[in-house]
Amino acid sequence: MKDLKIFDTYSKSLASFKPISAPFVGIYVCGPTVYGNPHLGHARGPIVFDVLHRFLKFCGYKVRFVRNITDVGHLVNDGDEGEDKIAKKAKIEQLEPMEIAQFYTDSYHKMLNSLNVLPASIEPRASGHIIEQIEMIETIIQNGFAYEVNGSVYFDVIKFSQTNDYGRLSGRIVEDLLAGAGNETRELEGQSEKRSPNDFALWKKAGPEHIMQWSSPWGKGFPGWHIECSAMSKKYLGETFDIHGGGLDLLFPHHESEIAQSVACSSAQPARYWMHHNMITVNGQKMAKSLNNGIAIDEFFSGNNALLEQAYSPMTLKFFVLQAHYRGTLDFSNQALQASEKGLNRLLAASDTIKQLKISALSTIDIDSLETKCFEALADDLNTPILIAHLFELVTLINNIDNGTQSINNEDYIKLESLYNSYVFDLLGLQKEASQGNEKLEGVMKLVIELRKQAKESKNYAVSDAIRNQLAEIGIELKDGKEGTTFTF
RNA sequence: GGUCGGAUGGCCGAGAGGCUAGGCACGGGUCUGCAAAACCCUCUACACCGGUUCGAAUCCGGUUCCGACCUCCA
Repeated sequence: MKDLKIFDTYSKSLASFKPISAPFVGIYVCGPTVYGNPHLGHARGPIVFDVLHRFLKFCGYKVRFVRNITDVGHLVNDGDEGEDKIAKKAKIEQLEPMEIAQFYTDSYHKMLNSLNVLPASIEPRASGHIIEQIEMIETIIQNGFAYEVNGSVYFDVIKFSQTNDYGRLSGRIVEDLLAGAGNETRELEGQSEKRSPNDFALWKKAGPEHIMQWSSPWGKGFPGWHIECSAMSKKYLGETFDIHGGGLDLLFPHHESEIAQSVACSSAQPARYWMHHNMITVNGQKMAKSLNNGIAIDEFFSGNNALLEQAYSPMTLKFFVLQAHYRGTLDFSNQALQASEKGLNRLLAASDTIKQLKISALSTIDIDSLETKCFEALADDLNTPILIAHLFELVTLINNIDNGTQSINNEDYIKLESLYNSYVFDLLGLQKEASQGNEKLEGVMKLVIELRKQAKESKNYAVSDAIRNQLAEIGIELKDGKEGTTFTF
């Protein structure tokens, strides 16, 4: 078996994955800020890194997968004195901040469940790690890379960059950042307190209007934008761990700052490999809360959004995401979603066909080379679209065996079934949608189908067609197949 | 303004110096009382202009257009 290659954003190159201490692998992925309903864009990271998670397990690694929940700390950017995002929403809705965080954490989990994403090994909350964050800030101050002003603590970017290459991850040059060329769009709050405009907050002093605040050596306040990930990844994965993942939009300043904080604290690079997935776009533009073009996940399931022509199932969304490589942008459209829906149905229908295949004395197929191609597709920087292309070759093969164009022997049959199940269900994490019916309805439909069959057999097509048409009117479609009639909603 | 990335057939999307994915739609067929469904087969595209090369969608230069980051963001 060949090794896994992943594109490392830090070195900007394809790198062979070598764990720090095999068979253990530590992964940290930036999770959501729980102050809004998850939209399609929020689904991409979990889906992509879930395939990574599953693939590493498939390769025999023991994976600790950490995905945080940010329930504190990010600043609202509308000029009103840097109020905590969650606290801001709480005021509007007159709810406890933690109530909001809990509500949206739950809805995030619902999304993950519906998408059949494996649970994280640890899902730490920022609010539960204030002490760790404070300790880390203190160490950074002791090491001389941060300073306190009026109850706030800032990271000293200039000092840090004298001995470290701040900006390496995101391809930025400190001098350019300091020059701030052309970027005079907005005065950041607290700018006057900073020694340099690029210094970022590790700890912010809280005014009385801040609902979420904690005691610290510098007074009442709340943690800065980036420190939680540094503190929690260090706590659960160590000073240096294997893979850090997140969205491309977090590259700067979030991940750049994480590196700076970790290095300033421990003199160690936090992650060996950095992976960033690209954005989902709508009409070519990033789907983002601030652009108000996000389509909420539950709107996809209900079809209740002006941009949607119909409802789409969770697996359709997942398959849609997996049909594009994670490092490219993926443009949303109804046509594309509908294509994914039909393709997925064909892919999944093959699992039933496999069960009814006839075993022959000899095989006309080469299952081993297909297996190799599937593995190599994933090993090549998680190339799920190539994997899916190979799986569709497998589907055609299965169907051709079924219709007698090709044949398979017992040994190959076992391999084929295992190949299909491993890649479709275990690695991509697809699943068949639960049937919408219930036992009583199934019984009624069985009866109706039997009556129609009798009508057809006595050539009473007026009756059989009436049954079919009237069922169609209430949204139940009958399909006459070789093995009898089935129905779908 | 700075930095980075992208333009692929009707649509979505891989790939990548010669072997030219895959899905969906279209078309042809099998099946069927009819229809639908299902299944099979088919469909040769890489923004524009130059250059390098025996050969470029793929490399180089230029042009046009689009996007991302630089500010919270998956």
